[in-house]
Amino acid sequence: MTSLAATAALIGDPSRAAMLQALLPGEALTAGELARIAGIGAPAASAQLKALAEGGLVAVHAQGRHRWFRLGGEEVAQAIETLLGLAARPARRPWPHDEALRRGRLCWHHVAGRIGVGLHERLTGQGWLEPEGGGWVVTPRGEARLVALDVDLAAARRAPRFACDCMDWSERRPHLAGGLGRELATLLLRRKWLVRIEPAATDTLRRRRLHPTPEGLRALEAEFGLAA
Amino acid sequence: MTSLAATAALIGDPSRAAMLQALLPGEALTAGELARIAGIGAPAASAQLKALAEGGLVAVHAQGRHRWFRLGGEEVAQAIETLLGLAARPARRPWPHDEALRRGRLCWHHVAGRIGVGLHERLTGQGWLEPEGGGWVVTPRGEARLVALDVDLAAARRAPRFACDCMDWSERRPHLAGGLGRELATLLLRRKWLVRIEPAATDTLRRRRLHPTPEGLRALEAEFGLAA
DNA sequence: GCCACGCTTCGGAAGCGGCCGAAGCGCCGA
DNA sequence: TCGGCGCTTCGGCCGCTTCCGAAGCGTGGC
Repeated sequence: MTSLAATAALIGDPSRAAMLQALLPGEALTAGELARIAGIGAPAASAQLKALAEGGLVAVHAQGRHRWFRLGGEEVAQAIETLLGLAARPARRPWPHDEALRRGRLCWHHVAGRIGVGLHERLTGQGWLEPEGGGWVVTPRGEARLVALDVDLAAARRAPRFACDCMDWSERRPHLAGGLGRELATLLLRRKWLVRIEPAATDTLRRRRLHPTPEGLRALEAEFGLAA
Repeated sequence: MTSLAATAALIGDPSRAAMLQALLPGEALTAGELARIAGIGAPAASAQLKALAEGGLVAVHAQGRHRWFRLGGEEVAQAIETLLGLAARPARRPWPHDEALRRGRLCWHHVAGRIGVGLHERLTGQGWLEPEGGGWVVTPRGEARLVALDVDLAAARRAPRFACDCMDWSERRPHLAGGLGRELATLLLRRKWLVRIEPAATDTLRRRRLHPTPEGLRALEAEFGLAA
């Protein structure tokens, strides 16, 4: 009953790893052959093979003056295969995000995720906002709609930046940031069109998701033309 | 594209292994939590986590002054699970032998495996041999049968030991050794009741198996009462 | 009975890797 | 704006592991 670290360390040495890979097809090899494969001398190979045998990674059978080594079983081959798969992956992986987190979350007080980029797209595409100086300003039509929704535009204008883009790391498109983004998020949460979901037990990152309520889905479609 | 050894070595350190096991459920933990779990200081933990991240075994996400770490994906968890399974096994495993090798093989010129111990059982159980001085001698009835089979008893008697037991390492019961054992094997091969099978490509240990021919199966049953 | 061969054990040297303490950087709250 | 906090980098020490050469042991062949 050895530990995870001890077992992995057995595979983690270049010489031993070369031996194990040579044994992966299932055939037995002698200590001398394995030494040659690993590129080390007979004494070193003997010590390494002893360690592998004590760890159960290889099985040994003495026959005359030869000692035959083979993998310690199906599970050993499987473990090595799995590790080879890991080793072959591109090293750097993007932070994996679960589906609920992709749908909606808070990003520095504004709505991010699919809902956030959807809002951004509708607000700009329907002429509520127009670009100016790297950010956005509200059009007369947009102001009327936002005021009707009870968005506190005065509070939004007191922020350092009124409205600007924030690249969404899960959608790779921008969502709305700045004071307007914060006020929009505040509104959606106050009206309970979106609710915070506590991280579940099966959860990964301890971030709350933003989940649309049934009423919220209807409202988002009615007010912004945002499809579910 | 790192190597098998490098990947395994990442898991092979006790501190890193403790961190990975803590991350196994899938939840994200901060660098500080992982340091406490691994029982090391913050600097050491930082270095270890950096190595794990560069190897793709964990993913990192900075949030405020915390850094959240989680496993680098499904495959990583799978690899660790597999290694844990390996680690939980009893360390020493017996040399695994394939079925064909268990059935029949040559052991120092005599027949070993299930066929060998079966022969031993029939020869002694049917009164062809009787014990004497730690070995076996032929009974009159046995001698008649063996001579009828064309076994060269004179040659068998010229051997240092006429008939004795040899513990069979796959069956854990004795098969027949000594001069009689050798002569019996010679007979069975000469009559092609058993044939040598060359090791196949999928083979493990490079030993030839002994395989009964259809005719051999009938003869072994008829002459010795040996069931297939 | 001797030598050749395969493998192991022993002893010593070198290198790698992990750990800590001190210092530095960035984020957060007052 | 300042201090606390989490985390990182740097420098240095220590221990473990790996390797080789020399010698020893058992097997197999002459």
